[in-house]
Amino acid sequence: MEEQQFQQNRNNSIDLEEDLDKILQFLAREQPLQSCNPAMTTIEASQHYMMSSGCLWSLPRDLPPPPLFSKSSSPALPSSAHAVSALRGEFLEPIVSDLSATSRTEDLHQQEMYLDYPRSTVTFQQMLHSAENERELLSHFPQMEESDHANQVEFISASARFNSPGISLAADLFHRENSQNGAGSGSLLTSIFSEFHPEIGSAIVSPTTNSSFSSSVTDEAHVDEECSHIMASAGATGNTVAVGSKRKATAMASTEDFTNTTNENKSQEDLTNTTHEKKSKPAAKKGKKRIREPRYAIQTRSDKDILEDGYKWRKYGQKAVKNSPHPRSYYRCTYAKCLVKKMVERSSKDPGLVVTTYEGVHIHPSPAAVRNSIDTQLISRSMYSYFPSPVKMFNAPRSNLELAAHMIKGQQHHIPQLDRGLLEDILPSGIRM
DNA sequence: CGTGTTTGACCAGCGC
DNA sequence: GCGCTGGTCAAACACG
Repeated sequence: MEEQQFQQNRNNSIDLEEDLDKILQFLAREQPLQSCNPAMTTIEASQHYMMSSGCLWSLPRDLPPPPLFSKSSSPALPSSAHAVSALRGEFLEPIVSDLSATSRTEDLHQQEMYLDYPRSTVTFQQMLHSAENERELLSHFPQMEESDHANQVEFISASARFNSPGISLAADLFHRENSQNGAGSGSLLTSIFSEFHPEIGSAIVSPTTNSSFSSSVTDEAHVDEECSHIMASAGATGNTVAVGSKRKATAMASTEDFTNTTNENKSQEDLTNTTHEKKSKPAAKKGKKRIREPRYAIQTRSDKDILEDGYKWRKYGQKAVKNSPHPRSYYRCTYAKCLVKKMVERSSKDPGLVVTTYEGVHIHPSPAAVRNSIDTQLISRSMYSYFPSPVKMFNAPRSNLELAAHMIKGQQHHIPQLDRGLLEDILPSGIRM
């Protein structure tokens, strides 16, 4: 029974083992990624590609994010969106259930980007029995095959509303599309490793950059007011929500701080400052204007206040939030010298929503990722081992999307074994058949 | 005893 | 300058 469904699902999805290379080439051609974190494990990398190529979270360090998921933008990359949905269907949907998120992110250029990211509530089980829903869904989007990106946005959104997996449908679309296009020439992996590991990557594929970013993304995309409010308050003492030219100016400083000196310098500073004399801080610190790390919020629906995101946190404060019955909790990463912080609070308007605001960049892989990497290495030739076995490079930038992936991954308790027993591993015991 | 949480005090930034 | 507010500190406490 399970084996049957497993096969059925496989048939309805991209076979990553066979197709991933093609997919990545496809994505590289369509939407080259400018950043990738070499500290990622293979799993993280997979999710990175999956999510970033969906342009939901991709925040390249050196380039503004492409204007995807903005209805005002010219139709762009519908095919990669399909491909990504396919990947997402393969990687995430079986794992994630009942997770909806309206996500707001900011790139290092401080251009705000609001993303309506209604994670579908599709479970793996539902995905297996969704043909009817898909047909119904399709009937509402007769133009889906016209490569209209706005349609894709609507489609995914509607997928959630219909409680139907547009994901596997998108996989089919991608299959058709990809079979027509054939494999591309650029390898995303090659370019990535050329950048971070020249000894691995050979020829650098110079991808064309998408420079058509429009700052009007915010206006067009759906903005969750609550999240916006929280982010605004979160950045009240920093620059993160500044608008206009001032934002531009401060963005550069922020970027520099972020990429170069942040962690070590600040940790030293913190160590010396916090040992004694809380009341009279050293003049050096007093005179310095605090530079905030970039922040970004992830909004999820959950009963639990604390969502597992793969890292260990220590709570260091809690404050009552103005006009909200729910307090805000402050957490700090417990890893030595890692200065990443996060704030967690519930939406005042919708108590079911948990808004987690992250600040900073981890200087270490997540404990969960380390654990997973052990499993990863054991799964030869599985889709998780497509990428070279976990490559670590500390201090590499960690993307926002990766944290989102972590958060989503947190819904699973352990790494699924792909080679066999997929269902047993990825389905919560409650919905197994 | 080590680790993590609670909680009141304190500080810095901002707006008026 | 002053008050408000978000953010942080660190002693006290809880827990395994």
